[in-house]
Amino acid sequence: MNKVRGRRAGSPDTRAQILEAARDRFLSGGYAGTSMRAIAADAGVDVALLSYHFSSKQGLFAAAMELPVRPGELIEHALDAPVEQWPGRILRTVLRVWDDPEIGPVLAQTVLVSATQERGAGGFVEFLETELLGRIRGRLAGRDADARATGVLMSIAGLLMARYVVKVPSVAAKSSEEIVRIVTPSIAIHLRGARLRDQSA
Amino acid sequence: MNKVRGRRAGSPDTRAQILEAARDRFLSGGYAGTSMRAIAADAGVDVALLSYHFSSKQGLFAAAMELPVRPGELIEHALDAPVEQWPGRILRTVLRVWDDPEIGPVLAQTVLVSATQERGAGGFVEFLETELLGRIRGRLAGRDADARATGVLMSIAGLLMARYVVKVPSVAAKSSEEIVRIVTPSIAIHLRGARLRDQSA
DNA sequence: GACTTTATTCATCACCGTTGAGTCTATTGC
DNA sequence: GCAATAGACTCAACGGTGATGAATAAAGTC
Repeated sequence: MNKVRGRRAGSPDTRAQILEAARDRFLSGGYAGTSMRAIAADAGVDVALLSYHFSSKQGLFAAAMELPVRPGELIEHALDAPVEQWPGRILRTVLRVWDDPEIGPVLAQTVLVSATQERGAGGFVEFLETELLGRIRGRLAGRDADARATGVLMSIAGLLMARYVVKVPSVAAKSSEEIVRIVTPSIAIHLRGARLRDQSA
Repeated sequence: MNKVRGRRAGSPDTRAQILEAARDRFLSGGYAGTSMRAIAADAGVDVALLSYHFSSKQGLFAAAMELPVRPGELIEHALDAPVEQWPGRILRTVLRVWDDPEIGPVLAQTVLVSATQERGAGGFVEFLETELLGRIRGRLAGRDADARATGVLMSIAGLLMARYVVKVPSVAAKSSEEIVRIVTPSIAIHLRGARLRDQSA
């Protein structure tokens, strides 16, 4: 802890140090389980500085959990193929991202915080509704597009929930290829016979 | 607030009043969002009394959220039928329970708390693993029993997650019969051609 | 009716997130 | 190259949190 008041000499990136400490703490201890004072101590900084830079604990959490990927774009890319390939492509994309030790835990924590606080940081609900469900529904043609998309959404949500958030042991223990094998039919059955909407519009 | 110290005259069921106040607060404000002091105030009681009766906030939460149903038994009953009927029976059971305004919100809160604290109150993980997955797997015969059961589990988990925990609008808005129609195939496909284990053992 | 057990309050603890005031350094304008 | 300003940082304090131990009063037991 620097005992001297006022701005520090040199231009040390204190902000980055705080973010790093926050990340570690939030990932290992959860949101409620980590105190700003603990983060501040790790970063060698006064607590008040965290509020100064990020204005609140929520703000700090959001900043520390910022993702190196745009999930919406990944989904978009996975859907750039014939419907028949969607299940495999979606699943492999999702698993690759969530199994990444740099990303998966961050997403899992974000989901929890987002579900816990009614107006969640990051808005996981909005992601599911807009980025995932909306995109799938938007590409499908026909009366049953909504039902199909909803089915796909729930299949993916179940995988994520069981494997990464609640961490059911027998699901978390399986290899990603085994998961692909198991979940593929759940998704595929909703897309059977589906036709894509005309893209020329 | 009773100002006089010591045991109260008569034998008022203060414990029950506390539980009622706790239930209301926890359901409307979430776990982190409700303070023991608020509950105590609602119940017209000193905070310390909550710790006395339930030893901790977690203990109070667990006591207040105790369920009027044994989910394990319901699952058991749903599975007492030919495999072909499982999807419909499981889904209708699950939806009936979770759509009940007295039960669903309690379960949703419990899931969240259970996922947030590593050793969760009530142990939702254990429920999924033992009561649900274990029971299904136990009744199925054949090499792929484990994969089948896991597939069923994830389908149900996805439904619960999307509809009741994260509350994705387009999923939560649908009628329960519509949900049944959408999710049934996801579950059925994992059970297609499955055979039950010999029960005579 | 004395004694023990149970239910209750009060005072206090350490910790929490946030805020305002004060202090020092870096940057900008001349 | 110096003065003014803006930015980064600490300190002290606030009200709120869950928990605990001591004091007190009623209920239960013999």
